[in-house]
Amino acid sequence: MEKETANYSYYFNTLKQSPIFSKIEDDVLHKILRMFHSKKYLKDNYPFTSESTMYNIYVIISGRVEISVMNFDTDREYIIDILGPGDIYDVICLLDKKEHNIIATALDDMELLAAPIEVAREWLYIHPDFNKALLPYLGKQLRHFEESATDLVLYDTWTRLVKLILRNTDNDTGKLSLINNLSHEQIAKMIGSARNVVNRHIQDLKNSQLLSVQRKSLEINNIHKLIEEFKRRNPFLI
Amino acid sequence: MEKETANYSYYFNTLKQSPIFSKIEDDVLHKILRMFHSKKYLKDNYPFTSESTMYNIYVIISGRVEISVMNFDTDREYIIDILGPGDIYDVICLLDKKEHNIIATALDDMELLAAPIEVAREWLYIHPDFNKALLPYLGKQLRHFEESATDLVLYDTWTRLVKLILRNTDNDTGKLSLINNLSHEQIAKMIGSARNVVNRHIQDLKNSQLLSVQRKSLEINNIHKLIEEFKRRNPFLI
DNA sequence: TATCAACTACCACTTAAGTTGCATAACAAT
DNA sequence: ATTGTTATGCAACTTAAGTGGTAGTTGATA
Repeated sequence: MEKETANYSYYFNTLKQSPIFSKIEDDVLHKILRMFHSKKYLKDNYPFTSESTMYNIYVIISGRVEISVMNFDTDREYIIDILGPGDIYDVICLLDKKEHNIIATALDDMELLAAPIEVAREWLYIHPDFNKALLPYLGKQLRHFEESATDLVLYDTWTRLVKLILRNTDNDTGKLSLINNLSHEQIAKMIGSARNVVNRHIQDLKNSQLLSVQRKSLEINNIHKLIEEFKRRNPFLI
Repeated sequence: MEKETANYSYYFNTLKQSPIFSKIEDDVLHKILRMFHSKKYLKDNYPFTSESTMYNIYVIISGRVEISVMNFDTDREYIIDILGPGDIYDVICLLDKKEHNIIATALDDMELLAAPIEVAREWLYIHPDFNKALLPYLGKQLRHFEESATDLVLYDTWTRLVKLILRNTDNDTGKLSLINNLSHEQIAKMIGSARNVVNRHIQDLKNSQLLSVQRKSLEINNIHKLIEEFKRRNPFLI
């Protein structure tokens, strides 16, 4: 991307807000940004695929992407992650050269940056800043997937649902962040459950006045009471 | 560790076999190895803990460790990984400084090397070889945990069990490698199921002459027939 | 070689959670 | 406004898989 491009400074500033790029020196970040070009996708489109992530790395500027995997025998789907502004994809393909079987769907209209993955692999060695910034992100991803697997084995659907809600509640605003504007079906696919089960639990939470429910949106009424109920069900879980 | 230590060259050669350390130049590897000291643990002991992995990094020389997480409300346990010679622990704690709640149990008598984790963090920057070698290992870990979570959501217990068996069958010898000498209970905890369920499936596989079963050991009779049965149950899964 | 603990096989039983179906409600598009 | 589409609520039903118990085996160890 040329520095003269209309949105260049917009992209630059967005990256400066991102946890991955924020700590990179400006001159290095300029070098990195110059290798990207921008793309736009409308909601419900597929901004990248199992194939494209073999050859390109993407940085999300605005909007969210749902990353999911399918079992085509049972039509079951599992949403493994929802990425938002500042996130990189696919970090796994950056580290090795195998295919990664996923389906990426835009949850909103979105804008992203793409660069050849081979170029990004070089950054790891020629820009120590980039390398240094990426490592904690890898740690975060590792913890995320380990926790997902752990939760599926150790906790029931109610607990997984409430964990999801609590984890995505913005401490400042009290609103749900990344998982807002999702249907019960999508929420079910995130916690490895079924639409109906999620609906049952949400009704229960509504009836106990812990949640306010509107179409495609949840709001916690009283976070302390919700946590209390959570602890009542899982006393040993901190 | 001093170069003159009795087992120094044994450790050095073991590291040279490991996927992580094998591609590191000898002189760098010597520098790294000098920061380690060796420890021995008997089967069923705890070679490291949630606390100790905050301050030390470990490399396994011989024997296996089972890494698990507990739900103390239900007494359910999930074995998230089994590590063997050449593996590093804890890679997550190397990348960030949060605690990692796990229980590590020696499955065999074992020998390992320990070094201060802060020192290992420096290697990432002062030894590009180490950094370069670690990245694919992180990719492997990421894929491992993502696959674990995915399998739990998308596939039933039979499929998860057979995937575990197939994944751990040595292509050369046809024998099970890391998961050998485990009880049904441990196998159940690895696939997020119950001892009884695993037993049922193993009996079925034995009765269809796909497996030979002995106390704490499984052997595949005919891998082609097993894969055939696997495909019959999961036609779309490659 | 006797004792004990751990592992395995095989029951019968329970249940959380998945499945199906449909009616109503909300929203989106024209 | 009308129509079509998607989301939600709710109830009846099914089932995979978990629970609990017991008896028999095996292997370790005293």
